[in-house]
Amino acid sequence: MAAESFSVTLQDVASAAGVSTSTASRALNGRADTYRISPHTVERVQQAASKLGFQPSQTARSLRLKRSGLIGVVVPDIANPFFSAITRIVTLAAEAEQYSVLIGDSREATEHEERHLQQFLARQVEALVVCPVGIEFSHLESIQRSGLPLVLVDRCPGPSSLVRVTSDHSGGAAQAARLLIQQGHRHIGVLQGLPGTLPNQLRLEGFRQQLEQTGLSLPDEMIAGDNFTETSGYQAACRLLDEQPQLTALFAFSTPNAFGALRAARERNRSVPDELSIIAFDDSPHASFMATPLTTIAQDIDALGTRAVELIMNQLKTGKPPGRTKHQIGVTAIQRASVTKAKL
Amino acid sequence: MAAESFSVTLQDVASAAGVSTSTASRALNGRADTYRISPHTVERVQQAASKLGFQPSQTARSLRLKRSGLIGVVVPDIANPFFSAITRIVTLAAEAEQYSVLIGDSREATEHEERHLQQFLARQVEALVVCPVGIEFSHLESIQRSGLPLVLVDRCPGPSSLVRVTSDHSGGAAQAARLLIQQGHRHIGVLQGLPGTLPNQLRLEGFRQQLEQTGLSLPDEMIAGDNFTETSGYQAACRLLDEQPQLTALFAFSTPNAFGALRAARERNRSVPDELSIIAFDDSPHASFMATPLTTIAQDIDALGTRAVELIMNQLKTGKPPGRTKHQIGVTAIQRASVTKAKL
DNA sequence: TATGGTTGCACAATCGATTGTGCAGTCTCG
DNA sequence: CGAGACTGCACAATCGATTGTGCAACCATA
Repeated sequence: MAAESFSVTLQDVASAAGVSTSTASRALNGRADTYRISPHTVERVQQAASKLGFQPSQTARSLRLKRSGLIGVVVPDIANPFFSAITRIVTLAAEAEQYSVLIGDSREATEHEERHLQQFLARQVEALVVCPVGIEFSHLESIQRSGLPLVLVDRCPGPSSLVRVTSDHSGGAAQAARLLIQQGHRHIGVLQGLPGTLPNQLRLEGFRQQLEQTGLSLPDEMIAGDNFTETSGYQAACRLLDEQPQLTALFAFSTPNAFGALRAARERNRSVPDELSIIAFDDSPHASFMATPLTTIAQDIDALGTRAVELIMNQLKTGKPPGRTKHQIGVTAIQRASVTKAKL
Repeated sequence: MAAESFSVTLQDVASAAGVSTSTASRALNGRADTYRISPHTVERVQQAASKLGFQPSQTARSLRLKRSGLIGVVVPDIANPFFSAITRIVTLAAEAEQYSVLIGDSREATEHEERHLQQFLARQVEALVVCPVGIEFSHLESIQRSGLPLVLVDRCPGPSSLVRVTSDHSGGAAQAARLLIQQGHRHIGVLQGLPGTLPNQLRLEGFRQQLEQTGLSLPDEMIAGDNFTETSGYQAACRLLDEQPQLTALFAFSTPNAFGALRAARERNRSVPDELSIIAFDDSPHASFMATPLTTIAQDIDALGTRAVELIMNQLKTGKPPGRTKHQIGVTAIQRASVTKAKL
């Protein structure tokens, strides 16, 4: 029958139990033995506490203990299923360890990302999980140098001392290339995402290398698109379809990009996959219910999130940064219907 | 050139500037005028602060000011697009007003919901936005009574003094009924969500009433399902399709439910919509790319989130609870391909 | 009975920032 | 020249919890 837990202080509990705040504190924190508080007193204090509905002020505890019990999470867009899945994994793990989670949405802008991180630092977060916007990393490096546990997920720099978890973008792109080549495709267009980012670059390189190993090439005019959205995918696909008549397949760097391509193809009466094969990086739970179920290169979001959580929790427990900084998670090709043999 | 912002205290700044902490505090908080700090001193303090990279401890400020600058958000599942969309709207608005956001995932369990709320209260949050699990509300009522700004979204109790924002579930279900009836359907099954919750109940009632107004009825054996998941939708659809041969249409209470139904139908070679019409409550961005684009009753997530934010921010600014407690947002039917004329 | 060891708890400092009040020094004016 | 007003800042209390240390009261032992 907790009364208002609002503004019931340790002092109130102590008075109610007829003891000092120090005794009350120790009684409630299981320090009775080490500080020789009698069982009888402990009992009285606990009763008083529960009668008054005492909730210790985390604010005061944080100040005194220098432990905020807070973990910060910053992502470019919470509403994006990829990031909300990562967020969820981190959140559930944090809760299991009695941490609370601060969330920040950077709206794909490094500037906001930095602002959130500053805020979180001022709030004394004990660890940070960041899905960076992916252009600039210096602010993250200075945070890691300060000793605060920090793990990056997804769009990370290549060589770096930053602790980071990413999918095998290059390998995944190579898989996509092999899949298309096996089906006889020779003229393949790429619907890329945000050009400056590493995942984009790695996918591009992995794809190109695989093509070149097979004696094919990826000319610049076969690459279009400027970010991971449906709109970008649509516009890029329009350009490619209109300007490259010999094109028989598209590799979209995100499922939204692929949706855009689907729309563009539909408008042009190019049937998928009969006249145009499409493969997409990233999977979507809906991919299998689509008109032509998408063949995809799926990131293992669960593994990404779980690894990030492990790295963070380990640092939190041992106080030491992990030995390895770069953690790569494999991707898997999911063959559905959007890729078939090229018509010659 | 900020040095480690870690553990640079006001004290350090004050010493560096050769003043007391009180003066430093006032200089940095724009209280120079009211407390007669000379411009020269203010200048020195500010320089010292920026040279040291001073970041005031939010923890200490919170304790002293009794203003945590924190808003708590609790949802049943962050990875669910509906909730992540709401979360995003709230988060962006909070950031705009200089608040930070604590997020909690209740995993569809009132017990966890309560635990998070307790945690958040202990952290002195200044406001709460909760998408409740929807079975129990007493803990929420006691929070509202304590005067803390609280807004519920989605699964709310019917009559209640709780401030809440919900879609017009009953009206939406009635729309669904009219749509199906217009197409000649007479034997319609319902794939319901979590039975105890109000949205579920309201949809059921709205649907039933509309049927009855048309002289039809909704017998219990035409209702199946026990929550909003794909699995529940699948199993419920299996039962209905197997046991009710005269069935020509299904009303799914969620898009995952509808996906389950689609799977069940495919397994049974019942083509959608030719042999089975399906309409779903809730829309999905992917609905239009599906094999048979889903006809849906779409909630206006944006409006729900925005209204919630308005209500919270208003309470935060005026200190007064809103005049109206029940806020209802309209829904819109989106006709695509999954509903057609019933074959008699 | 004096000494020393326990037992059981209270006092007060502390975390870092904010704020009411007090106190020198300077200025003003009759 | 002295009283009062002003200027410019420091002192110390405060928010609520934790913790090192001190100190009575009690017990046992010689």
